[in-house]
Amino acid sequence: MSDRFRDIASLDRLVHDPSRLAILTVLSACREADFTYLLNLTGLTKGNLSSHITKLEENKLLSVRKTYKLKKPVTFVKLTKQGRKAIDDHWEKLSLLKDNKNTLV
Amino acid sequence: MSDRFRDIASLDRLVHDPSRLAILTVLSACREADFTYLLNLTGLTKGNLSSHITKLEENKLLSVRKTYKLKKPVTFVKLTKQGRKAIDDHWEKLSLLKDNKNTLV
DNA sequence: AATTCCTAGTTTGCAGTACAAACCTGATTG
DNA sequence: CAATCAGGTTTGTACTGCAAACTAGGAATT
Repeated sequence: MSDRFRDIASLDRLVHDPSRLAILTVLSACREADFTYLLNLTGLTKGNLSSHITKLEENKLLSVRKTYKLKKPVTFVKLTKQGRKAIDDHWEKLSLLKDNKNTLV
Repeated sequence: MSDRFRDIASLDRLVHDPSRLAILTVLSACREADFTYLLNLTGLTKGNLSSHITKLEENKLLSVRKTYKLKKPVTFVKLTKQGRKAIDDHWEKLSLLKDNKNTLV
């Protein structure tokens, strides 16, 4: 028997959480993104986006680069190698779990 | 433009949470399941399983029937119609989101 | 018949988290 | 120079997920 349901129950909440899944998924489709862009695409509030970015950075799934553009602060964010693997693997895992979800035991 | 990233960010945590996703997915593959069976398949602790079941019941995604078998208490759990729709729709949504995840904007 | 153990759960306490509101900082505008 | 705006960060709170402790009844043990 496979442990498919245990696999579901043990999905990593750091990646699986809806807000962070959205952020990581945006980033997986582009080289890097700035704060405002992420804000628009994900629909999160600034506060939430900020804290999720911080959390993902602390866990080394993404890196942050702060700079200025036209005298305004801009925060660029991109996946680390580890982060790219995490999000790719996560979607892959979800896909496999979906395919098998109806097979009991 | 589609709101695919917003759709990810707004996934319902009641269903999306790993523990509950596992419980609901087991139940979607069988008519009903008892507590011990769910315990084995999901690998959750009794306390967590109990509180997740309570929460899902409060939200009408599943129904609980308590009875006795050989003088021992047995708790049977099954999806409500609403619960079945919720878990089916959730996996379907994840599947669609996965397919489109690389398409930006 | 008292004590311990097992099964089948529920309740409790705590630590962590997600969220929005409030706040901050520097540039721009009236 | 006061107000506003852009681009974020910090704070406060309410929730929640988890494991440990507890409950209840039957079975086995002494």
